[in-house]
Amino acid sequence: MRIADTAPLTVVSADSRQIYRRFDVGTAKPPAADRGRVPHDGIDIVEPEERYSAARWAECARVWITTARDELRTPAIVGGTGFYLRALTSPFFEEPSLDHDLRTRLLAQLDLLETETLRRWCTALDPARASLGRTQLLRAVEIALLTGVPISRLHQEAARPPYARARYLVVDPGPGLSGWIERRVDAMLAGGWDGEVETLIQTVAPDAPAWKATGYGAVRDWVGGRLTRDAARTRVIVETRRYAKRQRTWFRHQLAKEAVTKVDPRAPDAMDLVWKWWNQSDDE
RNA sequence: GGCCAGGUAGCUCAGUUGGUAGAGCAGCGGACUGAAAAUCCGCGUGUCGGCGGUUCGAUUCCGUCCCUGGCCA
Repeated sequence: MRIADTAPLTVVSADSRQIYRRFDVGTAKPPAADRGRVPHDGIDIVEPEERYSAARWAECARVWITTARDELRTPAIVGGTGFYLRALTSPFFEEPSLDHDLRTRLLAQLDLLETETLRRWCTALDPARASLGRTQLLRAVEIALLTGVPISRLHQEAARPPYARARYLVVDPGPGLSGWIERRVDAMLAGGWDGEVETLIQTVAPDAPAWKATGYGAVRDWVGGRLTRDAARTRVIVETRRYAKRQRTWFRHQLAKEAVTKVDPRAPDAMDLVWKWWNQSDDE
């Protein structure tokens, strides 16, 4: 926001939960005041029941970015979904066209299988992917069955050129992270999270993807009387800590080291660092 | 003060017919090219409450002390 005071900016949110409408408090969407002052893209773009994807987001993001540039604004991509950032900077492989109905029917069938069964199938169809998680196994088996080609081969053969070289600013309070998270969760709890969830329970299907946002399950249990407020609070804190840990692992290993600048937001010179980073010629 | 039940990993607990112990959760590390705030994988030495005794050997049996909870005074 302070950068936006000195130069025209468009914020592009790279956040797989802020895309959902009406899930506001627990996803820590930027306050209305900020959104009124600076254009924000990538927030409130789909209904909570909708299944989105990193590739879809990346396509949209490319449009947002060119639009911003046409308006002589600098696009600043902000957010913690590393997978989305990757989909933007190095686009996924070119997916062969697939029969939509066949695909949904197949997925429904595959989803019935136990994870270990899926793993065995994947070992046969595409061994390179067999050690990954259920989501990845489903995708690998689906593509192998539908196209006859293992997805790991498509990754190589149907690869697309990189979209852009990016510089990253990773904001991490280091050992202070735990306290940081606690304060953030308490602020959300004080900010009407329970009221929001109460309304969402009435209006959003219980299995909607948006519910998978960290903490919403626990708050839902609290609102539904299955958990005390305090137990819910602890669970949200733990879940958030675990999520932050996965983010750290991702950023540590999946981003090109030379492109990363780390800042501790608590450091007295944090803002200086941010300025320095920002002014290094913008090719993001 | 008396009786009973406990005191084992950061937490909740299991176990050892005496040969120094193991789960879940937490924590830590890792993977992840169209669900990613998702989905998965790996990592367990801790005076087994303290001190004495019995024993080749005690976390395990005995004594005693301390602590916690319950009941009775």
